[in-house]
Amino acid sequence: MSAFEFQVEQSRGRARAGRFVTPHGAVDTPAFMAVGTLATVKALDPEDLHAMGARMILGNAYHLHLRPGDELIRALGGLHAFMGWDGPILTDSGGFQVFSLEGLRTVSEDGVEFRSHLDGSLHTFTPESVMQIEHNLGADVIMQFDHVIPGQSDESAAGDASERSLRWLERCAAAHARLSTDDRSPQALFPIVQGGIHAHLRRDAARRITQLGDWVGFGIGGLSVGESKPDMYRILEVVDGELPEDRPRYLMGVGFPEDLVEGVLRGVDLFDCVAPTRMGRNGAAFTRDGRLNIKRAEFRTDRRPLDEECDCSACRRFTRAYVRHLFVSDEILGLRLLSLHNVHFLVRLMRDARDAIRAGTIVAWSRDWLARYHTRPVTTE
RNA sequence: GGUGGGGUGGCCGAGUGGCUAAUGGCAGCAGACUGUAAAUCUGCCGGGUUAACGCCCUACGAAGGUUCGAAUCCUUCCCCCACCA
Repeated sequence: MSAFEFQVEQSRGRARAGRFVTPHGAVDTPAFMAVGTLATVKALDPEDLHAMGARMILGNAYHLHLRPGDELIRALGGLHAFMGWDGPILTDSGGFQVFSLEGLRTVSEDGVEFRSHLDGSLHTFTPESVMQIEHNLGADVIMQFDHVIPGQSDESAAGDASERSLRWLERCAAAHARLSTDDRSPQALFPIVQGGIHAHLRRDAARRITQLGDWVGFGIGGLSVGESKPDMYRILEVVDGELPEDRPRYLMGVGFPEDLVEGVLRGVDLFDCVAPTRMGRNGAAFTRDGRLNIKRAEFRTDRRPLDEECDCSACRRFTRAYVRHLFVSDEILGLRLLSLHNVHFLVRLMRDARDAIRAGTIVAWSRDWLARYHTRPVTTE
């Protein structure tokens, strides 16, 4: 019997409601995973996450390797014990940092040399070393080391990065197999489909990855990195058609509420994004009608909660006027409340989508949802 | 009473003849953020008018003066601070 299972319980069109079982518990899908890069979902306590129904969260191999060190985390019992989170964890490999820390790194066939953003020291990441790091961290799902490039990259660059990611996948798989012989909690290695906004590259990558092994699940990477939304949605449809239907698909780094809904409609089961926490720290709150900048003067006397339809602990207790005051006064509770609310918003959004899939109303539900949600900041007037 | 220092846009604070509607910072007003180098970054920020360029008005304690031209130089006055009587 495998430590990992995925069951599609119901599907409507491409949208699926499922259940992903990991050694640290099950995740009902579609689901949003909060990002906890440095072994913490910024401003939130694991108890907050549990209370709002978040089931799976992320960590990051690059960041945790640099600080505090994956060896230390391993010595302290692994990432779950270290950060006090007993639910499923997924670690990203550092592939995204190849993109986000462009300028601090050089890519070669062997791997990537990073100039540490902390102290300038040199660190070499290879598929093998990344597997060792992720093994030390001990997450349930570990992502392959991949090569992420900007979304608008041309076919040649996207093809090169995709090919390199494929070669690195084989090395990751071999290293993972070598490392998985001890009696520790099993880990599932997810491959990542790359290929930019070029349909045939994506199709080719998905097919070759699928032939390369019997994967527990699949990452879809290289999206939400500067390409247009239509391109992103189009590529999702291409990839959806190529991946086995009985495995979870994880759309990496996405996203905004509207992108989650669009992703669900295109067969995505798992999402993650820094948006709810980062935007929360920067004063933006998701609401059913769209994004709201709580620092705006118009909310100075607003007695309503952030979102009148939200049942999160921030919305149950505090007014916009109060949260605005916290932000204007640089009080840390403000960051915390908006982070809490935003993560809750996405977790619940996926729960609602799941219910709609099971009820067979996902098409109408998503149409109504998208029609009401504004992608521009909302104001009262 | 004497000596010295100082009064700059909502606040703090640069600027000592033209490039100054006036550096910075704060406050204020808006915007951005998608596998987190982010509690970060960007724009606006005297008034009027303009879609914008621009144009007009007001402005560096007050009044007068020198000068083609003054926040910057001179005179007088007002106020603040320090020290001495």
